[in-house]
Amino acid sequence: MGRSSHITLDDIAKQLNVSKVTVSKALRGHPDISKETTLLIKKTVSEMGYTPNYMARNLSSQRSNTIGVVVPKIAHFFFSSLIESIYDTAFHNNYEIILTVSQENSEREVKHIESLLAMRVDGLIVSITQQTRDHAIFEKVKKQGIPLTFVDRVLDIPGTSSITVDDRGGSFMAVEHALRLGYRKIAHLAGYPEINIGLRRYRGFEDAMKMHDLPINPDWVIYGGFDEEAGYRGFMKLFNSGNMPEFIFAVTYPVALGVYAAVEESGLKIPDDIDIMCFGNSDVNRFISPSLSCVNQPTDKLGKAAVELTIDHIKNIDTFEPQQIEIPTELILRQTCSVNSKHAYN
Amino acid sequence: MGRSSHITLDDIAKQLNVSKVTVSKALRGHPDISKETTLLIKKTVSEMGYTPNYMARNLSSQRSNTIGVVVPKIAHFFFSSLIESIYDTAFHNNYEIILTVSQENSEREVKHIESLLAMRVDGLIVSITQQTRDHAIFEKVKKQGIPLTFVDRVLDIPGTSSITVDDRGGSFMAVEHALRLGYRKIAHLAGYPEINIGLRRYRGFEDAMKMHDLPINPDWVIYGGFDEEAGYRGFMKLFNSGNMPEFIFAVTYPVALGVYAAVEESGLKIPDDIDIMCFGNSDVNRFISPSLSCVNQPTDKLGKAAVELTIDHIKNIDTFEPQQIEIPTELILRQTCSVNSKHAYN
DNA sequence: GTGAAAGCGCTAACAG
DNA sequence: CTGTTAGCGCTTTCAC
Repeated sequence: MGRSSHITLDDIAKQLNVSKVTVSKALRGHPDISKETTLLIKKTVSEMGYTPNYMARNLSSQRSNTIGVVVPKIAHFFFSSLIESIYDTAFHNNYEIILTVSQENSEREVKHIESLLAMRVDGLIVSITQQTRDHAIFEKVKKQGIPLTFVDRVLDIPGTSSITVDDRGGSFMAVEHALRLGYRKIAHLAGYPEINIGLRRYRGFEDAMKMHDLPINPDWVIYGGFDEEAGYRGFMKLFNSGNMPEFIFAVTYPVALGVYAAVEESGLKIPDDIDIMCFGNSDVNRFISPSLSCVNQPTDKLGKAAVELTIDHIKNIDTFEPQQIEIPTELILRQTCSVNSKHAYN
Repeated sequence: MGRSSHITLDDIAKQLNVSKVTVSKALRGHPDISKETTLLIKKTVSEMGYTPNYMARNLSSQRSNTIGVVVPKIAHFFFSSLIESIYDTAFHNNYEIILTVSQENSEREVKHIESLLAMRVDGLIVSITQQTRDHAIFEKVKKQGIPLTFVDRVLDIPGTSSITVDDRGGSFMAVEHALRLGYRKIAHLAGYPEINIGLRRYRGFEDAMKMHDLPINPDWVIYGGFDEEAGYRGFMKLFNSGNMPEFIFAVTYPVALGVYAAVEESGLKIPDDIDIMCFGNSDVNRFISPSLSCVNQPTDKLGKAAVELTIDHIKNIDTFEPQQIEIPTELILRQTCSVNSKHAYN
């Protein structure tokens, strides 16, 4: 197979007439070894171009200094920012990240988690797919004693931690804002109710409506997914129903983008004919026209919390108490759903 | 440390009164083992919740079935799509991916590659940072005999493969199109010339200008980076110079988005006052207003080619001939730079 | 301060 | 078809 015979600890030990233990210790800065020896060893190591073998190291030490991550998607602003934050935090804590992508496919999710377990990651950070229903794999993770932290799309499993944004509160703020502007006919493109973010964002919508004593029109709560397609179809359904709302609260920004496309096709205008706001910021919300107001999720905090919590769990495996952390959201107001909208304060 | 004592091959071998070799072989579908035994073993394995230890497996077999990937960024449409494609292709070829993110920082890039080498990946796919100048680490990779494939942002290193899009041809097409519409005063926000995509896209721009016997105004070729910030500052520089072009060719879509923001601030209008087109599609190009025409890079083909080429190299380590593959681009025409633009055919 | 011995969990060669 | 014997390259006791 043309195996490239790597340089090993032994090679450099022989070169220096010391034992490989000495080299190993020196490389890890073990206090056993004298300064001069350590220096000499490090010099030789870099001269000979030695690269330690993590496989061997991990096998021997029974730990990997690695956190496995499973996300449903990455070509999506929320997830790519989240992942960037995860990598960043891990990097600063000297942990490696092994990222896998389930592509919203729960079978693939299971396979990836098995791989990660097989790689003997020290901990796991998971954001589940839209179709994940079966908990079995997560029970397996728990049984193997691997710290597990869910992010954003979470499952309620005892012994695991979770980091979520305050979906319900964020939704509430958004719909509240629309109501204060004077809108009464509010529709919600709601994703899927089985997914926790779908349910929780719906609840926030519901809270706001209740607080204003407004009934919820079931025809105006439309499920169908979290992507552009869902937004497009959702709006078309509203449009064709002959009973249009004044305002749409979209469960994600891709759903909102889908609505933009559909509205354009329908010949209507945002925000005059139909106003909109969504949950989730992205790099483009400010560049689309009209610029899109939204509920912002601080992905940097999410990622940081997820990694730090997982590391905490790893390092204090016997005493760690799982935590459910909720990160607050904030409203970002732009051209849609603003005081300049047609219905404002009427 | 509260180590979770995992179940090993031996455990299940003892349970079944066979040797661990038998179990190992059965699990890998080795033809040595009879069907019944294999079935029995697999049953026991899943009953006992055994997860093979890849560390041990890889150490022993001297291969990892893993490809290391280094990208400069992921919260960017081009890279996140590329990565998705890489994961997808690897998945279908039964390879694992270990992704690392250099954050456009070349020191971090080096560290990540060292980690990947230490993990004994079978091959490496790299898209370099904007500041990568030093080749040393890549020479090290070569020296260790690890197949190396560059994607998009490439380095010319003998013995390595590269997958790029036809930057020059794509740029040429874009600028050509603008010229055909009647534009003559063409500016180019050009990224950095040291980065190959910067240089190549500039060349395409140059080709088109030359073909139409138009001189290139050096004041209208502005370097400064590949992000929104660069686009914003680039446009402001043009705007404040008092000598505005009619058309801007932006080296990336974030640069174009930066221009959109700056144009809005300046009080001008796209495409009437200034028209624009960019290299690189994204999920938002069609949703911004006016929708943004661009040169599309087929990220799915890029990722697929990169992975397949790398695997090919891994499997035929002695005979493999490095390849430089160039993937063609296509023009996507939307509202900017269209026949409806002010200058069209005048 | 340094090193010898043992073993992490698995696979590869070879015997039976 | 099944098992025995040797490692893979490193870290971990525990002597010296």
